[in-house]
Parts: sequence; C-alpha cells; structure tokens
Amino acid sequence: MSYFENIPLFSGASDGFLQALGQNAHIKKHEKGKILFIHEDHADDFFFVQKGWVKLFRETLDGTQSIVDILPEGHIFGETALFENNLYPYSAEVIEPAEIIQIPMLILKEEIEANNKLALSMLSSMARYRRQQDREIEHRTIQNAPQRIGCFLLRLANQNEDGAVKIHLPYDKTLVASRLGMQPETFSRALSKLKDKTGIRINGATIEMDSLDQLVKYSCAACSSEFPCKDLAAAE
Amino acid sequence: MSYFENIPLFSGASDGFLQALGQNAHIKKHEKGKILFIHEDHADDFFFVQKGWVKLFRETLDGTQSIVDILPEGHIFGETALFENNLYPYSAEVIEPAEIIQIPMLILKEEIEANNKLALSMLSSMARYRRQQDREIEHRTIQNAPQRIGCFLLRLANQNEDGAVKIHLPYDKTLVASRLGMQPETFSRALSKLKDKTGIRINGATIEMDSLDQLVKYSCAACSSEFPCKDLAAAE
DNA sequence: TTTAAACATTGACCAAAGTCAATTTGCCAA
DNA sequence: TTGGCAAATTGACTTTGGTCAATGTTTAAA
Repeated sequence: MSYFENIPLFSGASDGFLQALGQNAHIKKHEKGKILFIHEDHADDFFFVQKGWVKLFRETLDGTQSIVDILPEGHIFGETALFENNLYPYSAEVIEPAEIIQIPMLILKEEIEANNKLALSMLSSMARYRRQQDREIEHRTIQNAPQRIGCFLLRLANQNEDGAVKIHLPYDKTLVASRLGMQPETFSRALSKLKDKTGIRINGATIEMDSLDQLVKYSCAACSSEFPCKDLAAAE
Repeated sequence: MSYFENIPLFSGASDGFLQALGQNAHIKKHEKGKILFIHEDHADDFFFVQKGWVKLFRETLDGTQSIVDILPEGHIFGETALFENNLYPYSAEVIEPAEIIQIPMLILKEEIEANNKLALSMLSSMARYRRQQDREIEHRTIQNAPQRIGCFLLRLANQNEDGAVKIHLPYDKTLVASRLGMQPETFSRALSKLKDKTGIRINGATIEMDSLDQLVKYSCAACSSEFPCKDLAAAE
C-alpha cells in the first residue's frame, strides 16, 4: 500500500499504522453520482481519493447546495469527523468515475492518540486547509466573478513555469461555477469577459494563453497574497 | 495564571507548561487602533485576549481590507503561525481598548511537540474553526444581507433561552458590516429590512425582540444547519 | 449513425448590493 | 454647553450577478 506513504499527512506515521491501513482499507469503484455519505451521518470511515473527483457539499432544506470543496486524487476526506463528535460535517458525492479507498476511522483515532508526529502532521494539514478557506472567503468578498475564474485558472496552472500555458478544466463548467460560488450563466458570461480582459483563448474546456502575466495582473490585484500562491505547496 | 486553565485549548496541558506560560507571559494594555502585528511578520509570540476586542484581517495592495475574524475576550490568536513557517497569516489590530497577553511561541512549540494531549486539543480547536469558516463561506453564497445580519444576531444571543431577548452589538456597525462582508450602507439598509421582516426593535446598538423565533425562521431557512447552532459550543 | 439527455451559451429582464454624495446623529473633549 | 469629529443613515444612481426561457452543442447510449 505504497500510496499512503506519499501522503504528507501520513509522513510521520508508524510502520505498524501503515500496515494496519493496508490491512483494513477497502478500495471501491464508484460511478459518477454515487453518494458516499451524508452530512451528519455517523462517521465510521474516512476516505482517500485514489482516482477521480469527489465533491464535498452541504444543502439547505429547500435543496440549495453549497460546495465545501472539490477534491482531486491524492486527497483524503471525512477524517475531521474525528473532532466533530464522529459526524461528517458535509456530504460527499463522486463526480467523475472514481476509485475510493475507505479506511475505518478507528485506526486513525488510535494512531493519532498514540503518535504525536501524526497529530502534528494533521495539524499542519488543517492549518493549510484553514489558510485556503480564509483565502476563499476573502476572494468571495473582494474579487468579482471574472477575477475569481482567473484565480481558479492560475491555481490549475504550474505557477513557476513561464511561457505559453494550456489549461484543461478538470470537471464540468457547471461545477466550476458552483465551486466558485456563482451560477452557470454567470460563469459563462464572466469567462468571456475574462477573455476580453486578458486575451486568453477558450476552446470548450481547454484554455490557452501566451503567458500567465495578464491573468496575474487581472486577478491577483484583488488578493492579499503575492503571486505565485505559496499555499499551493504540498497538497494535503 | 488561572485564566489559561479555562481555555479549552490548554485543558490537556502539563503543569510544567502552565507554569512556563505564567512565567513568560506579558500582559499589555493597548489603545483602540493598536496594530499588534502585520501579515507575514515573523511570529515570535502568540496572543490571548484578556479583555477587549481584536480584529484579524488582511489587505490588498490598494488597501482593501478583508476581515478574517473579530475576537472577543477569552480567545487566542497567532498560534497557527506554528504551522505556517512562523509567519502570521493575517494582521491583528485592537478595536476596543484591550488587555492582551503575549506568550513566546517557542513555549507552545515545545509543549505541542512533547505533549500529544495538547496537540489533540489544538486539533479540536482547529476543527471547530474550520467548521466556522465552512459555514461562513456557505452563508456568503446562500444568505442575503438581511439574513446574514439575522444570523449574526442569533449568534450573539443565548440560543437555548426563550422569551424576550435584548442584544447589544459588541462593536461598531461599520465593523459588523465588514465582518459580514458588506458595506456600511448596505448594513444599514439591510438591518431595517430585517426589522420589517421580523419585527425586531432597533435602538442604536441595542436590538430587542419578543422571541428569537421570527429571526430563526427568516435567517436559518438559508442555512444547512439546524437551529440552535451546535458549533457555538466551547469557544476556542 | 441517430437521438436523447445533459451541458453550455445567449438574451431579456430583475433584484441585490455597491458607490458617491449629502445629511443627520451621537459622542467626546474643550 | 458647545463645537467638532466619527459613525450612521438616506437618497439617487450604477454595477454586478441572478433568474427564466430559448437555443445551441457535446456526449454517450441505443
């Protein structure tokens, strides 16, 4: 089960723990649309995205959804229920055909109580998430729709390389829109406004430009951090 | 230094640590407007609000501010710099005359690396913060201005008591407005709209109502959580 | 290949919140 | 008590984004 060793969160874990992970983990394949758990469900397992994409969200009684996060492969989720009375703080849905590894929460609970290194790794990963959320709130207030899209694109790109760039949207535009807190119609219009402002070229889900400069100039003006975005380093 | 014992974060701390806290902590009085540190400063200390209010914020090059949090007494801040390369992830400013206790980060660093209980407490407190931020993002997207104000008022009130309620805004309306991500003018108008919708009575910074029911009905409709808000339990 | 369903775009319109400017209110210090 | 300043409110107007409906465009299954 070598993949676990590469997760920063588990870098400080004991051999025994990694072994226990391997023995108790179940890989499952899931279709798009599969609901893995619901907000406030009792949390027996936490999860690892081996392949595909997962959407974390909550919804109100009238069905309005709010996206908590959209996770690519390599991320874990559900683990914070450890600190939330063993209830999941959001619902989780597979949005692209996925392979998900499912691991009993108990194993993590025991290791984290015994192994300070793991607790510290988890603190780091929570701190990183916290910074992300802080930035998200900031952007929702001071960036407009085209700027938020620009910022989203910059995060998809390799920020340290210069020259021409080609970006492929990783999932539906509708989803990107809700990830960014806007309606699909607004996304569509805002994307073409971004095109006018920065000269990016759009072809379906593929976006190209000669350099990131224009995008940086346009989007990062309304952000309290410097480009390149440091917090991108070390995925959870 | 008995106050530290009452902070949930320090509930698992060793006696030696509490003693070290007492010996190395400095209490300082600060006027309104005092800047305690600036975003990205090197973090030598973390802080405890003994009295007064502190604003955590970031700003863009053109001076636009975004509020990270506004803390009442009993809260600590700056401590997460431990996990951010020892740089503060925000600026901090005193907004009501305050007494602030300042403690060398090193003490916390050493204890947290040695004492797993403290690490676990800190994880809990980070998880609580995370939930708060998630909710904040949700509210910015699905609640309108009057609903956000209603929600803010509900959080100031004692949610488990019924009957008539009197709430006093803890700081300037201008600040409440930016805390809620809106302009002062919008706040003013939205508050009177809230009055029309729910029958609350407004007198300067004091707001009264016969019961919380109307407010709950109006604001919590656009929220994925149930009233009363569970995450209010146990301040950091 | 055909066809239906989901996704995406566009137009017309509306509602919410931001902006700018003018007052008004409340409070503190002289 | 008063003068001055910051905070708060109000009005008029603009901008942004949301809503609803119609129309294209992809994609994948039959």
